[in-house]
Amino acid sequence: MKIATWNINSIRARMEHLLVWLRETNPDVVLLQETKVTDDQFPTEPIEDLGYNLAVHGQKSYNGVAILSKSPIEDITMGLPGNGDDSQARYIEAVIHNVRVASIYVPNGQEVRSEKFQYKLNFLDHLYNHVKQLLTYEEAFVLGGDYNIAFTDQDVYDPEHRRERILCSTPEREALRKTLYLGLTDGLRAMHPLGTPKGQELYTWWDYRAGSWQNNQGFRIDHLLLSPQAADRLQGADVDRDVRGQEKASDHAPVWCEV
DNA sequence: ATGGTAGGGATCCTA
Repeated sequence: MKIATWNINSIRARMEHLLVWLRETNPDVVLLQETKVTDDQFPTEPIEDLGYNLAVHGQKSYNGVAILSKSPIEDITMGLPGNGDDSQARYIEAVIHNVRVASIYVPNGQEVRSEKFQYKLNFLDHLYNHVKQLLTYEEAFVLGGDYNIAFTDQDVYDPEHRRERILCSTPEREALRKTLYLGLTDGLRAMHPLGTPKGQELYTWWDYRAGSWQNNQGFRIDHLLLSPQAADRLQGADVDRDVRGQEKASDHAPVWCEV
């Protein structure tokens, strides 16, 4: 089962990219973030024509998550449990073929110590509690998404420049590591131990600004986090880096794993 | 410290 996560930065702006990538890479499950569209406006038909079922949780202009799957999608949950009746569409969870999956769009946080940063930490706290609950089921699960956090300095092009700034600060890293250390596996890193050659770093996001892509100034902030039962079956994982180099690309590249 | 780009949709917000 090939499970991919991709922040597409608007489903409507990226529809052709998505369809080409689906045809070329043929994932079984796709976890999308930043669809930026209400559910009634979601362009479902061209995706269904490729044989995918859909579960969408969107809103106008911002955020929005979705699950695409060739197999039936069961037990759909919208919204991060415990996060109240949140107006921000950042979490959708479902069960596919006895594997629980989630598409997660962790708040960016904008600036450390800002109000938005506090919202990010609160979200991560709720995610921690929810993962703790999920682990009690002792099932295979894969939580994919744009976590907006680079776990370590090896996941950042210029860690000194980014020291204690957003995506890299200690409070957000600690908040996400706390969840990881409950017993999850960072799927991509598990398949690519530290020490990748220059130019082949596992970055997943390159800012549109300042020629970040051209200069390979990237970050690894999109992750696939696996439960022990899923990690035991992990066969491979990688970044579809070439996607980022296309015309009118999303600023994120897809990340996938095979379980 | 600033500003660089993109998307949505409204003349600015979010990333």
